Parts: sequence; structure tokens; C-alpha cells
Amino acid sequence: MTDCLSCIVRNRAICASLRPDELGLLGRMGRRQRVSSGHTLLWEGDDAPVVANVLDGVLKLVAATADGREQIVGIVFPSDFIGRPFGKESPYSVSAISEAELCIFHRDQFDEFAADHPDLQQKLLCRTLAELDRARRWMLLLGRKSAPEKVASFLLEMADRLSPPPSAADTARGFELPFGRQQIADILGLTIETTSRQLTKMRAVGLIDLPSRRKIVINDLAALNEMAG
Amino acid sequence: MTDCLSCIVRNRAICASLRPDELGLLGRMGRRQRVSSGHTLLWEGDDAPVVANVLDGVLKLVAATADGREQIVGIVFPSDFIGRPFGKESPYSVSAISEAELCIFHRDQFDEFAADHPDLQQKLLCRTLAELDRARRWMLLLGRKSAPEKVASFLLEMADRLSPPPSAADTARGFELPFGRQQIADILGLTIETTSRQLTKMRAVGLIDLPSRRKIVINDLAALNEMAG
DNA sequence: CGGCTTCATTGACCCTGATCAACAAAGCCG
DNA sequence: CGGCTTTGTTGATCAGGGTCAATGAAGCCG
Repeated sequence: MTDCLSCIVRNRAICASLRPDELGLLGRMGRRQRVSSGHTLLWEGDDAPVVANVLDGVLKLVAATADGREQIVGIVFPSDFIGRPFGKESPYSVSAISEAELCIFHRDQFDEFAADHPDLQQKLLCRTLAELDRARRWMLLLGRKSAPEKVASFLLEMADRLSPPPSAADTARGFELPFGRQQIADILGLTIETTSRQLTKMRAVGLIDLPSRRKIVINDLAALNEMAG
Repeated sequence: MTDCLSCIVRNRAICASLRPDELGLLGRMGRRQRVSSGHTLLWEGDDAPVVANVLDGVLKLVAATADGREQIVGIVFPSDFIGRPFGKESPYSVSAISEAELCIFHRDQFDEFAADHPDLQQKLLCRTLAELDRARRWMLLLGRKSAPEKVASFLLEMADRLSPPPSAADTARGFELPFGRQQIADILGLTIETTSRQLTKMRAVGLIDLPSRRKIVINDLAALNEMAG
């Protein structure tokens, strides 16, 4: 059922390390699943019985306090890997923030398969190391940057992560965020009001344009870099 | 020269996955090195030519803004692994905050060895996943918690991470932090003054005792948990 | 022991960003 | 098209925590 050879993330996901025959084996373990926007796939604290590759769409990893404050601790794009291999419950919940399509595996089955396929495991290790680096750079932002610096850093990171797909044309000529204002706030550790105010202020001084709710056009990349600290 | 079989972290470091003969091979690649308190081993942004196991002592991972604000993004204890396998520069600097002893490898040599030893790589993967989980929980603290919550969370985490070694006696009966006040502030994304004030306040209400600069005694674990949010 | 340096505490004040509240603009659907 | 809901913007006010500054307590070493 799952045809890995024609998979849209075939060469970018961790599966890229596998030979066709291995791929067939893994493919039979996997199952495609659509997830609709807003739906939560894994709950914080619950046992996480599945892992998955993201084929399409965007998901968020969210940690929350007992009284409901939320912090987005990770953003997951197509070809990225979701879940917690090798035991343990998920320390954060995973929710789709757009229509998404996943390639899901039972965790135990996946763990077993991974143990027999060092190349796959190495790909996973490299990804996890990169993700850890990203998380740590984000800790600097959360702990030490001011609101303007946070928003500027966010726009730069998004320009970087969202540019490759939407045509190679003019990278600087705008991109569409997969987030609403509240989600940007949850990524930056701010309130929705401060986020909105900072964006408005940046538009007022001509740094950026906001042609629609989720569209961003960067006019002055250098100044934005400066502003990001 | 390096006798892995009698190594103090033999059963806790990633080397625990290796057979004696493999261990001998790795051991000949490694080199013991003392690092004195305050010394920086790797610099943020520089190419990181080494990886290492920590045998003894405590080190910090620090990310900094251009203008010198610092955020501690990781704390490294004995048996933990340091460095960035598989290419790339280090995105943070690594400094000893106490006298430390390391078991150092050239990164390229280590990468090569790891590629041939899946079990080692799996151990490394598990460690990295755990570290990522920890980093993400810390992001919630940095982005969403108040100063009192931050300090309470910090004390609980430290009570947890520092208890096993220093005698199993009374876990609640105090432990010695390897940090000064400024470092606690850099971990929590606060200033040294706020950190100090929060600790003083907690002592005032009897939650904790502060018998000496770096010693902490927790009197009311439940209340502290409550306070941590 | 005594002076010096480093580290921690405490106080006064201020500013950034949170909170509360009203309003405006988009999207949605009958 | 028009009402309703959701999402975003803007304003007024407030407070948590930062900043600046002074004092106090520990460690260090001659």
C-alpha cells in the first residue's frame, strides 16, 4: 500500500539511507495517515506508541504548564521525523497546524527495525543532533533576547526554513507563514499583543511588509539581522 | 595509556556498549585531559575538532549574543558526552565550571569508529534524544515561567540530578550546587539580583535553607513542586 | 591576622512587556 | 450579501523583573 519509492520525501527523510529492498520492508510496516489542522497526534505525558515521518504539512511540538501556558518547543516540516524512539512517553504534545500527511510506524516495530539498520540510525542521530542545536540556539532567544530581537530572529529563521520550497525566485520577496499570531507568540515566549505590536512597528519603519495576515515580505534583510542581535 | 576497563564512568558512558576488545581500540584513540575550572574547551562558532567523555567535574554549554549576554544551554556531568559528532562547528562554547577530567577524541577518528559500531551509535542516539527532551522542557521554563517558578524548578532539577552521587542518605537533606549565583541566573534567563532575591525569599518562608553559598537544603519538597508550576 | 578581591545580598527606581479591554478586519456559511 | 465567529490590532494601565548602586560576607594570599 505504501509506495516508498515514489514518496515525496524519499530523498530527504531518514529513509534516504535505505536500499530499495530495505525500503520495501519498512514500507510494509508504515501506514499513511492524514491529520487535519488542529488535531493533536500525541499528548504530553502520555505514552507515545507511534513515530512518523512527515510527508506534507506542518506540525508543532508544545509543552505546557499545569495552568495552561503554552510554549512551542519545536516545529516539524515535511521530511522531518516525529516521535520518541526508544521508549519513554512524549514530553510534549504534537499537533498539526495545517492539513498534514504522515507516514506512521508502531514505535516498537520501528525501534527493532532501526536497531538492525545502522545507516538509518545514523541519519536519525544526525537529525537529532541538528534538532538539539536548533533547540539550544532557541534557548538563547527565549532566555536573553528582547521582544524586538525575538521577532526579528523569528522572521529570519522562517525566511530561511521556508524559502527552499516556494519557488527559488526571490527569496526576499516574501513568504507565507504557517502560523497565526498566537502561535508566533507561543514560539517566542511572548503574548499575542506584543508580537502584533512588534510586527506593526517593523512595518511602520519599512523593515517589512505585511500584505496579508500570514504573508511576510522582508525589505531590509541587513537591518533585520542587525535587529536580531 | 588510557585504561578503559578501570574507567570510573565505564558503565555509565556511551562506552558501556563496547566489548573489551573494541574498548581497547577506542581507548588507544582517546587521551585523558585535565581541564581547570573556568577554562573554555570549545568556542561558539569555531570548528570543533574534538569530542569527549566527561570523567569527572562539571561543564557548561553557553550560547551568547553579539553584545555579550549569555545563556547556559546545557550542563554536562560525569559520564556525559561533549562535542558535535558528524561535522559542523559547535553552536555553543563549552567551559569547565569546576576542575574536570575528560577523555578526548579527535572528532574525525571518533566519527569513523562510531560508524563501525552501531551499538555505540545507538547509545549516543539515546543520549541525544534524552538531551533534546531536557532542552525542550527547559524551553518551557525560559519562555513561560515566572522568576519564582524558574528558581523552584531549578532547585528541583538539581536535587534530582545531583542526588545519586553524594551518598544515598538523605536526598532531601541538602546538596551542593556546582554553580555560583551568576551561573544559576544564566541557566534560568534571569539576572543575578533576581535569582538572589528569590532564593532569599524562599529561605524567609522556610521553604529552603542556605547553609553556605553553594549549599541548598530543601525543607518542603511538596511546596517547591507546587511553586514550580 | 589583615587587606584585597570576588561573590552575594539588599535597596531604590524604571522600563519592558503582560494584562485588561475595546475595536477592527478577515474568514465562514447560510 | 449579511450576520457571526475567529483572528488581529490598538490603547491604557500595571507589575515583574531589569538596572544601577551601595553594602556585606566569603575566600585568598602575603
